[in-house]
Amino acid sequence: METKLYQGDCLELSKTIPDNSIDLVYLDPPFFTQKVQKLGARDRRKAFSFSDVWRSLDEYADFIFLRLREFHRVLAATGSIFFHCDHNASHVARLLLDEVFGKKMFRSEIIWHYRRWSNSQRSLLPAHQNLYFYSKTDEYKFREVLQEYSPSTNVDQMLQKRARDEFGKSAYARNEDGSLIPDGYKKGVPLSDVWDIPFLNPRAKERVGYPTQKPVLLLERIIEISTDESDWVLDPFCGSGTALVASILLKRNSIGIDISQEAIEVSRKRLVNPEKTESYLLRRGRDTYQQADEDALAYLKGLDMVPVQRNSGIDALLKTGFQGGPVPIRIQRPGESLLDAARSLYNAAKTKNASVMILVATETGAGFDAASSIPPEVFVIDATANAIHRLLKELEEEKE
Amino acid sequence: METKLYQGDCLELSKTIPDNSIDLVYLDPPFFTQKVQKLGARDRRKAFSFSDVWRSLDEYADFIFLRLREFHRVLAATGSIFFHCDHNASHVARLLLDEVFGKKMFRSEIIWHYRRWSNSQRSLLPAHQNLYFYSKTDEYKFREVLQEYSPSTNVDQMLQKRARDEFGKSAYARNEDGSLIPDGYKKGVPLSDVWDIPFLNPRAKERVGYPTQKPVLLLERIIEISTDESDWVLDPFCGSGTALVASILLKRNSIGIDISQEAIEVSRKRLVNPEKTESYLLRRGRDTYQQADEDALAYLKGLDMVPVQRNSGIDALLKTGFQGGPVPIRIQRPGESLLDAARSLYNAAKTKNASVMILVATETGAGFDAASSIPPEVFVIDATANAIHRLLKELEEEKE
DNA sequence: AAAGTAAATGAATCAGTAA
DNA sequence: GTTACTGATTCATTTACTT
Repeated sequence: METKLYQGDCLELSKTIPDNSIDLVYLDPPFFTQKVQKLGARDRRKAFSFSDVWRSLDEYADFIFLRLREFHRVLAATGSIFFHCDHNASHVARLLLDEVFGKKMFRSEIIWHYRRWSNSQRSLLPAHQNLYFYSKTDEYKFREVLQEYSPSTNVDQMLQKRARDEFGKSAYARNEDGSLIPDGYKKGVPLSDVWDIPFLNPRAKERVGYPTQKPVLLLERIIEISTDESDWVLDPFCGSGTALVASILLKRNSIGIDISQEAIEVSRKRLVNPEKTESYLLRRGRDTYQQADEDALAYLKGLDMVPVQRNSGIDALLKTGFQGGPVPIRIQRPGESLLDAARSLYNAAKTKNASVMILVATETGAGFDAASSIPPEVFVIDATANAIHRLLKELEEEKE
Repeated sequence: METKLYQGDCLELSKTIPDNSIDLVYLDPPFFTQKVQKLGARDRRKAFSFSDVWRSLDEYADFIFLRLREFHRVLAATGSIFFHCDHNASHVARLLLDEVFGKKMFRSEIIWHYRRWSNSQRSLLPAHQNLYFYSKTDEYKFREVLQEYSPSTNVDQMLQKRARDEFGKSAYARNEDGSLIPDGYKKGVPLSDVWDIPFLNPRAKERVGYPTQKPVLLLERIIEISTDESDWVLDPFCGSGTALVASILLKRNSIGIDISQEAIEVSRKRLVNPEKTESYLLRRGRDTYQQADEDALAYLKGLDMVPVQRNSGIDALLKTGFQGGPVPIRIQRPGESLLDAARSLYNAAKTKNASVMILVATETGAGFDAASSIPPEVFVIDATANAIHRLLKELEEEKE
């Protein structure tokens, strides 16, 4: 396996790469932020024409266009290109790719979706970037990647064969007597074009101090669907070298180019020991954080609260707070004693400056008898069902 | 509230709309594709095709450009436009919007993400569409919508204030004694630009046989973030009228235009009873299947009861009964007064030999003040949320 | 009791935004 | 520009649970 690194302009350097020798080009050029000139007021009445816009698209388009032509040349007939950009450049990227590769070679617009911080209140929180996937010809490589079925999928859907009905519509295949024809278990659903991959966190070890660094997992997925082992990957704006790391991990050859000497040095250091951070979130999935179980929260229907996931003692916080402090809420678990629940709540909330903590009692029986040893900050509230039982019990006793 | 429907070319018809009179334009023009759209499952024999007029990109761009200028004119200074398209037209849409509204008026690229079935093996499964959100000026309306915190967010993040330490670094704010300074009120996080909304289930009631029909929830979200009540919404390619339905549900005025007589008729029928059929997925999340009309019964979580289906006064019966008679239960409905709810329960249950009837109070506010006129058989129980509010109110008063 | 593991949670950072 | 504020994530540390 080879990994080559060059410092310089990728336009010049890619000219030294032979025709049809590369299987995948991944490019993540600097984001486009320049202004595009508008048509003058006198042109307003004119019909819109692309040539006008084209002319007004400045050096950025030019810059990319020249390089795309080289990348097209070096790609093998079975090769693909993935163009990474954000909303500033996405339309420019599309136009240029259509121009150089051809409209019909468009394969997918991939949305890389992540969650991120920000206090934006006058706009939606940006939480995605775009990748355009084009192939050089119709003979492009595409390695099938399957994902798990969605949890709401019907078992029949996974098991049954399809056929066409008399109008050409797809339907479950049936025998003459109308019974369904089962099929073997299918392996999963095809990978969708929206990829939920966590943004590389500022604290991640994987970070090498390069601000635009991409997660290795994103690059691995791109390489997996479009290449085979020992194929050649080219990243002409390689930055901190994530594509090269992913290539090494997946046993692909790779060429990285960057204009910045610093980027090359960062990459070179990183390639000595190519690593992928196996963060908890990536390894185990988002669901593992979901510990505030739906079941418990259901008791709080109609309450204006925020569920709390990462704390074993607190299930939710009241949105309004109380006298400047938060109001933590806990639901008694099945089988858990009221006293245990109260202690667990108290311990989790005591450092949070809460003057009122609320415990919702869900278990009938024992009830408030243990009340004496419950900390004074903890107020016990009956769940509706419990309140009903208590009422009936009281009525019963009254009668006696 | 007004809802107007016109059949004709939106270019001509929008010329009759006064300047600055519209608050939101939502447009979902026929997708730019060579394929002819076919009618859905409802009636396969009837051919339903958008006139496949656009033979070249320029022609399509011209068509849209002329209309966008009109939409820009009719928009108020605080108004916004949402342009719905898929990957075939997204770059064209961006260029035209940049041209007509200005590059700086770009607000967001919204990704509508959905899951659906396909057997595509040579490509990624298309699972999103794009919406471009532009405003007419910088004074655009934007109504804050909040979502829940990500599961990986910890309580301290939600609760604690920040400050700068002596080196100017951000840190949690502390008192002199080292204790943390809390911040009780937290509302949630800003809405992101990737919206996970299920594709309209082919079986949903909402479906009226129009191939490109959008979920009402998608349109509701667009209308909510960009308009206030009684604002004007314009949908110049209204199709089956989803934007109009959402406008009615959210108490906005609206104008729908479509070139097809059939679309206008479909819309007109639909507007008679604008109904929102929420899919299973939306109501309860992806992993739970839930019976219909569970909304009220959710308050009774943990109670051993039988739901009552065909009785407007009684929601459930306690399985155990009380002193030989049944125990009917009713949940107070949103907006319903406690007294009304009590009467409705009493009337429904008086012939059922019940000595105890239970009314669950879900609305905060008025409370038990009307208790005097409630029949003695009816016992009012606070829903958990209500009990919590009552407790906090009492604590507040104690302190005074 | 001591040691080793797993889980809980506190601290820190930012191709974030807003005024 | 400059400064203040945000929350998703992950690292580091503490606490809790096993042997």
